[in-house]
Amino acid sequence: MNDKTPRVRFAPSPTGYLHVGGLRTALYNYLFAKRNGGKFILRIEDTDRNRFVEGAVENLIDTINWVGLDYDEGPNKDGETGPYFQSERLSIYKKYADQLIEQGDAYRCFCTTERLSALREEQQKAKLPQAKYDKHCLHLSKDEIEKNLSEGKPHIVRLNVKEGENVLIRDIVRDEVEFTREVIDDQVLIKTDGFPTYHMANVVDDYLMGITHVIRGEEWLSSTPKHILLYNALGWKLPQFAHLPLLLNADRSKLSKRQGDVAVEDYKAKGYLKEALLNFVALLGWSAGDNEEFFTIDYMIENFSLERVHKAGAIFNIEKLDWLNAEHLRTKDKSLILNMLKEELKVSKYKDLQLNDDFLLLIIEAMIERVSFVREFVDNSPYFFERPSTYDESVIKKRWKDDSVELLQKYVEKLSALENPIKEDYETALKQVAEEAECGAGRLIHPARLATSGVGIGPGVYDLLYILGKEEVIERIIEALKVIPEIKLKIS
RNA sequence: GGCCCCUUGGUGUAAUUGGUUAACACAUCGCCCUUUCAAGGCGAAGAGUACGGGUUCAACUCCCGUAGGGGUCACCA
Repeated sequence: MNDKTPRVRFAPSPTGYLHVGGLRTALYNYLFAKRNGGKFILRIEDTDRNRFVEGAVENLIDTINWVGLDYDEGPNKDGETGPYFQSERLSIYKKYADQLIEQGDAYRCFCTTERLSALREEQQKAKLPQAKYDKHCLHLSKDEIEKNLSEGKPHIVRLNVKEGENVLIRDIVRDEVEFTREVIDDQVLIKTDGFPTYHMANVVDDYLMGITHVIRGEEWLSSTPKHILLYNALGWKLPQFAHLPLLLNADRSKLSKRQGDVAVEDYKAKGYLKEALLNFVALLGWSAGDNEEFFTIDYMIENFSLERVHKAGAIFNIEKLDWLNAEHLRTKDKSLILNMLKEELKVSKYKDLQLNDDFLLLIIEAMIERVSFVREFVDNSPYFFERPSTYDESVIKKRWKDDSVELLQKYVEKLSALENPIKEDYETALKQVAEEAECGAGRLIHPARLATSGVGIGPGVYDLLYILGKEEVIERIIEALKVIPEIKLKIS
């Protein structure tokens, strides 16, 4: 382990899905590692067996793979510092806990949860500024401890916070933050079941894995003093800390499930590109300082620095994400979009249609500049894949005139005479009809769109007609001519 | 409540280690364009930097206070 090589880690606990806030933490760690030629490690913090969720780890790893944050060491990628599941490192934590007890920096505590909650209640009633463990078990005699142990009394191990000078956190994002020792509780290090708490496992693993920079969410800032005390007690050099601002709901509370989607997989399912998600989440708390907001992953790697990370929390505002998605979509290769479109179609009601690539490519060509999601190709433009079953009444009201039937009939005649029309032919023919009728092209364009698509919005009409093809266009118009006039009559 | 963090338009970010008419983007609104539009172009409105005091020739940038918001106070991470 070279001192010069930064080593960072993303250490999620497998709760069932990857939170977008976690995604950002992972991304910043990843960017920092890549920018500085370091290693990015994934460690699974599964020390709470009560919260075990079936399939959570797999899901987490799948999601990280999907967004493409390749880790150098972690599950399925052995480095020299594994295992990377904390549940597999129990003996390691025990060893250091024993050492701490030996040194007097930790002690066994046999207090029952009943006594603990009673104590807390008491302290609350007494209006003590803060509830803290009363160090009752620190003063147990050697004999008492031996007796308890031989009786097999369940116990935990606590950190022994002694009096002393203030604990100073040097943080890359927040500079210096100081805590007095009175404020630090005798934190539980090892639980009754022998599993370590976050604080213990985190410090031990970060040290053993050679972590040089601890980059994590701000919610950890107030427990960092405990971690520093642990490093000191074990005689270990402190890593650099960087506490990231939180992601917030629109009301500025911590981003939560209740107010929208927080799982990365939700955004994936909605059709967001990973590039857009990463870009968006990166922007929530960081910028390169050059007013640029469209980021590729390479741009981010090249420009990332923890010094430019913001201090204040950022509201997770979907509108900007949608815009970014559209922007990223447009930089995608057409063949990539074709594949995405095919995937979307597979899970749509059009899955049984035999659609060839050339046809889909034409649709992509016509739509790519005006949508934010590939999904919109399917969801918002069914007319590419099926004949209209209804016609938008508000469009009929506004665009269907007395001469629409006649004009469309003439247009059909003109089209029938054409052989293998190209896009321009649809336009020329339409303009000819308009000219002969001495009216504007719009008089024909709107009814033509309505008749062939059923709606009033979509790609350029000529694109639409060309994509549908001559036979289909004629049949759709003839069908529409039978239906629309009746509707018009009914609604006027 | 204790401790800690934060505070630039509605939102996300800028603002040469004090000197700008406080910039950009999203969203909003308007106009233009293709007689569609969700795209594009142009433009408008929107903050005087939470508030109040200092320091300074000069403060969004430094200091103090106040307010508001947030985080944390578990045998959860």
